[in-house]
Amino acid sequence: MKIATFNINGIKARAEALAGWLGRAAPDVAVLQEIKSVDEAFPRDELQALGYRVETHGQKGFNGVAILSRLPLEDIRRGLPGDPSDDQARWIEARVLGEGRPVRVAGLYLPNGNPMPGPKFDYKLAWMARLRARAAELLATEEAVVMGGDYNVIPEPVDAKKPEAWVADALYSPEARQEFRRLLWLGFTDAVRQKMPGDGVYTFWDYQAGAWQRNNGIRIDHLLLSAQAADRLEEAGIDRDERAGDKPSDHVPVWVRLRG
DNA sequence: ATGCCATCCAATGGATGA
Repeated sequence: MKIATFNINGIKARAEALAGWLGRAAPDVAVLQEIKSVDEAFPRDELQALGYRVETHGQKGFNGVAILSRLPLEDIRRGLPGDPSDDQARWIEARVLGEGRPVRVAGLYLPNGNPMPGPKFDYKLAWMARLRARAAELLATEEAVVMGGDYNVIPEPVDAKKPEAWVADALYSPEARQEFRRLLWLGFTDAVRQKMPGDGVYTFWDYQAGAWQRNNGIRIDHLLLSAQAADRLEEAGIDRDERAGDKPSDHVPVWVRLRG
């Protein structure tokens, strides 16, 4: 089962690039972030024509997440638990029924948190605490769990071309990095780091200042696997060529292939 | 780097992003 995450930075602007990538990469499941669309405006029919079931959790203008799946889905849940007053669309999850054992797939768009300090940074840390609580619940189910998405966290210096440029940024803040490590301490495996050790492994390049041409990237899109999923981890990859296409997102797809 | 570019909503600019 191939499971991918892709921050598409707007479904209206990315419909063609997304369809092209789905054709080339052929993921069984793709979680999308920053669809920047309400559910009613999401191009459901076009994606269904490509063979995908479509589940969205959108909002007007910003944020918004979705799950595309060629495999049946059940127990679909929208919104990260823990704060009924939070109306930002950043979390969706479902159980994917494959040929073998099912996989619980969650798609997340973690808050950016800038500027720091400030209310947006506080929201990021509070959201990460809620994420940790939900992650612990998912582990307790003893299902294979894959939490994929734009975490907006640069975990380690090796995950940035120029880590010194990020020291005052919420993506690289000690607090956010500690919260990310806490997810690992719960027992999750960072699939890309597991399969692609070393430097130069990035998932985002800014549109500005020739960041792509200079390979001035950062690794902020992650796939975290429970032990039951990590045991089945066959391969992980980053489709960095998508950044060089026409009208690209500033993020590229990241994926894992699980046995069974 | 002080948002250099990009997207969306709405309206001839503002908010947001990382």
